[in-house]
Amino acid sequence: MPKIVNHEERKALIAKSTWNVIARDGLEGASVRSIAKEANLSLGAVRHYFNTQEELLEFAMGLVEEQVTERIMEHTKQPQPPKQLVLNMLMEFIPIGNRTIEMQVWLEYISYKLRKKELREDSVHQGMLSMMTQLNENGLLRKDINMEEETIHLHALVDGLALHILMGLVKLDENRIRLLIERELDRIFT
Amino acid sequence: MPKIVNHEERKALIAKSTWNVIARDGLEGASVRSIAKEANLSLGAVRHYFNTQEELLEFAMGLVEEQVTERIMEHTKQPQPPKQLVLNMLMEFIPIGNRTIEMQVWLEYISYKLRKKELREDSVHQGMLSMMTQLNENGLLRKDINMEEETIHLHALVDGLALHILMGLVKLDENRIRLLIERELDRIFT
DNA sequence: ATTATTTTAATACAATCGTATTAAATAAAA
DNA sequence: TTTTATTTAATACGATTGTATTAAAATAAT
Repeated sequence: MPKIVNHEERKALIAKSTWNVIARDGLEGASVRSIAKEANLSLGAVRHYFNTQEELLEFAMGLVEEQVTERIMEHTKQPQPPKQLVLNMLMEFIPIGNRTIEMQVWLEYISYKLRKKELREDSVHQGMLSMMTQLNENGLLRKDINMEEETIHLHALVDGLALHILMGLVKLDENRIRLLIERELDRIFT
Repeated sequence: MPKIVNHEERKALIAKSTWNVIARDGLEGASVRSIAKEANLSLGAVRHYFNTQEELLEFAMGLVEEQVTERIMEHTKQPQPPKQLVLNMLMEFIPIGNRTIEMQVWLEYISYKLRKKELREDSVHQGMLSMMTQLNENGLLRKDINMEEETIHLHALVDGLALHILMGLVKLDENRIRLLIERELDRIFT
């Protein structure tokens, strides 16, 4: 008999307001009050959905990983040559347009989990490993390469590129970045 | 006629205490009070050397870049084959041992400057560019490579590796990391 | 229309924050 | 020893913080 409010949607809305606050004022500026203001909600309203600030921040930051993963998986629904598929998936890491805020929050997330010492696993890296394994099992990769090394190499390159683009060091347009990564894929694909 | 206290040394000591606080509690935990406590100084003492919290934080975070640059330049004093020199310099980016804290602070620094929109230049990347140019002028690089692309590629790889090592995703020991980067250098050296 | 339950709003509280002020302590120079 | 500039310590102020409490408002089911 309550006022009908979709719980999950509302939580996501608050989370995305949290992203904006974090991107603007950092984690130290992400007070419950400032987040409520950004979301156009009262302090009590926000607290109704999240019992503590920590719970809110972890939900908001965790949602980034979830959203990125989901977006990457979308590509598998569209039939395309394996190399193009991989390339399209990897391009999802590159912060362009809206995704800039996403990566800013992700950076804060890394720092946050690092000092909480809760950073031993990473679903994205796991996904990268299983993707490479699958490519290998399908005979799409060269036989003379060290799988572990190449996975590390590829992931490092993509994340490093993403970081430098975010920092504004690299001014290449989307297409040249694509070529840069494709060249790396050519090194390991048959 | 004052009590003799080396101003620069004292500021550096406070800065390094700031690093510890940032690595432990993040930028949001880096209050003037907590920094003073970490440095075994009074609140007033810290404020004597830094007029505002912002000034202190920027000094502390900026010192990281300074220190890394200095350490990298040390290698040029020791005569060694060009490729080995470059490799040794690049390895200074990899967070091993004490350098973990350094990179944690650097990450916060990136986020900080990013939201202050003061991140258009980076002395490290500039150094990378000039290093590559110099190698090329000495005829040590292959003629058929795109200099700009290779510089971006190499820097992204090293920083990506550094980030993933910090995150605990990559468990390779120092030697294997060295080999990974060396292999990349072999691709562009004559 | 009444009831039941969720959501919002208002207010309060103790703790901590950055900053400012002022006096005390310190130690080199006179 | 006295003088003097530097450094430290103590304290205070207003603002903001996370959290808690409580009552009001809103609305779907009865």
